[in-house]
Amino acid sequence: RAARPSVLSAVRERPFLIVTGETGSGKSTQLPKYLFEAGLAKHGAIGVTQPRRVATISVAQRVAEEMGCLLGSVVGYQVRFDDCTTEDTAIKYMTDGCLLRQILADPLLSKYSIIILDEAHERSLSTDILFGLLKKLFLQKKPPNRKTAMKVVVMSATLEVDKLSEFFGHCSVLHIPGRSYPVKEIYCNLLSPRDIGSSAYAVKVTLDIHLNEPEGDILVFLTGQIEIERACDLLFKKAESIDYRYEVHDQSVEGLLILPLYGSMSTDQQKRIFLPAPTGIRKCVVSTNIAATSLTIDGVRYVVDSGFVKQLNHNPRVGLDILEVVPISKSEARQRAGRAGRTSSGKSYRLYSREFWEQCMPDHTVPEIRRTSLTSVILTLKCLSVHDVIRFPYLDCPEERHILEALKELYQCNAIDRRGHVTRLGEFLVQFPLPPNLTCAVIKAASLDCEDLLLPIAAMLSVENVFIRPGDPQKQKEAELQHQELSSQVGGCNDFATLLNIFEQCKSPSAWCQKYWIHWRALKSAFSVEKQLREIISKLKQLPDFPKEAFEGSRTEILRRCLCAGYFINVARRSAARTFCTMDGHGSIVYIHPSSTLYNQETRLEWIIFHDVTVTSKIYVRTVCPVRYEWVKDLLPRLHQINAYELSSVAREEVTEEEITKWKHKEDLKRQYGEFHKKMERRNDDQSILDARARYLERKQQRAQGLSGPVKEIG
DNA sequence: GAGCACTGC
Repeated sequence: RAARPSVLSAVRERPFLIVTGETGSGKSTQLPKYLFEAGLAKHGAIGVTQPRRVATISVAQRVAEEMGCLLGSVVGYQVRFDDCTTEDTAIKYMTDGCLLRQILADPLLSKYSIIILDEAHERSLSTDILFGLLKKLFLQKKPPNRKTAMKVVVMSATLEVDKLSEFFGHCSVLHIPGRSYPVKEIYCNLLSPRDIGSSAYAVKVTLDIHLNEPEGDILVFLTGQIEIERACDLLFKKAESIDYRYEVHDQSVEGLLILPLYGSMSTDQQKRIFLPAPTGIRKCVVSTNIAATSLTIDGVRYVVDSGFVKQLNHNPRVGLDILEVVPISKSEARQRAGRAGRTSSGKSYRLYSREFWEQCMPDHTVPEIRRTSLTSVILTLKCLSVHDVIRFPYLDCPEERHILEALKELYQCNAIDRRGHVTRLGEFLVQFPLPPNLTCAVIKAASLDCEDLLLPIAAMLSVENVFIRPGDPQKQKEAELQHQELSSQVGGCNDFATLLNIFEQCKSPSAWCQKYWIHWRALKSAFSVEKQLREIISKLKQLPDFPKEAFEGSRTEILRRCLCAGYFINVARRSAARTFCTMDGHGSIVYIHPSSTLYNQETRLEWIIFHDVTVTSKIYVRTVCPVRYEWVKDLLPRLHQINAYELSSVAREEVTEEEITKWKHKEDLKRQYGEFHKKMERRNDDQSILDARARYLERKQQRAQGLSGPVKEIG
């Protein structure tokens, strides 16, 4: 409240303002209110973005309550599938991805007078793109249909503020002091380097806290479901054997309530962590990173931080995503520690040494824009007339080869032309909340008037895995048999068709889902996605230039041919008994994943297309479908027709055909001399896959050894 | 004969 006058004058004077403050300073709820009360929303709404849906809705609810109005009137929110706003909404909370969609429809954001980007320090992909777009929007002359110039406020935890301020033309920075409590940081003395971040060591430290520290709940951060469940089992066994009459120093703590927490748990199971523990019982939540930002648990006084996280990294050279266990950054460690200081002072136990902190942990997490495939993002930018996608004002530039790869893929699916301009198909593709290649298949189907085949598949592929895999081996077998049954009902040789079959058969959370071991929550969201996709496609089909084709063939053949239209980039040919070689220029050797219905049928196949790749003990392709050579042969040349550098030269600036020819000649020369370098680069990337594989095998071995590692006995 | 951290449109 004290900051109110300075916030108002800063926003009035300059186009950009940065506001920093720890969580709990109330900036998300209070600041938009101040701006509204000061009359700054007269010529357009105040839009506030958040990276997550749940946070968006709950902040909007709180502000509506505080202002004594109905949610959806003056204060409203918009997230995917849920628009709770009216014409009169003056303070509109929304997810950052939602605002990005709105920019596509209205590039000047003429409905808004102020845009507030909240949680900017999280550096979500959408927020990063919005940074650049809003900066560009300001640099343009004030458009005639805007009454006042756009104002932009960026709200962030205290983090890389100088960089952010410089990015927005050295704008002013206001700090709002928070009300969080001090958290003492404790580095653990390790018995051996293998202990760093291990579940076994986390269990030991947790029990030490439980037996020696005054009341207050414990939050343990581990990397994944398996690690969490193993730690919970061991904690339970150890905690059970404690004789509290002799062991506990603080008499008020008599037992330990152990609760696992990770994203794939059902919502009901997740809710348990919010219930307060019975008197005298200490709650201990063992969680993935989900508890670092997405879920807040009150009453935590002790954090146990493994120092690691599972991170999805994209490798553009081989075109693969690899899920890796990596050390967290220092700022992420501070974020985790902060979870102990929300209601009183707390302690954070770090399962690593000071030395590890200083030498192995980076200052900041690499932002998503530098770690992810950029195909959709680049298409969005191109559709917003950002032709030069390399020199777009990024707060952090993506690696050039990530951009090149994205351009190449967009060219391959005919979303952009040889000169890097968006095609009509590209304009269709950008409308969909799906990866462009999958959308190609959907559009192909719609042009044949049989989108009913592809929409459910597209929806199923964009939600979490619908197949349940229970931990118990007996049940696992049972589940596998049922999944096989679902596949053989539609011929047993096409994983995409199996997804369609599931979507069509199940319409309610009946016994059906239980019988077939299908995840109802995932299926339900697939229904919502399908509905949304259907709405988009029916709008597009009304356009006069939407493609129309005719084709005679069986249902399964049409389905497979539509899939080819999108997935010809992911085509592979059998090269040895059980291996396939991709045709995308990387020529990777891949295996069919054992979860596929085509696993063990490799010798009967020659050409296949697949949805995605996972690198674990081998390079596996998942969700597979056999195709005929005739269906892809006309499409294959497109994979090699163009050199990505050619597209990039176009990306840098507008060039003439003549210049392209010149450039191509240079490119030929470069290619001759570059062969050696390319080979080396290739080898390095192969090495990175081998490294990932070695790390995976090592982890697996550690897992197999179970908890035989050095666990110091308690008492 | 297999592993899936977390978001978002």
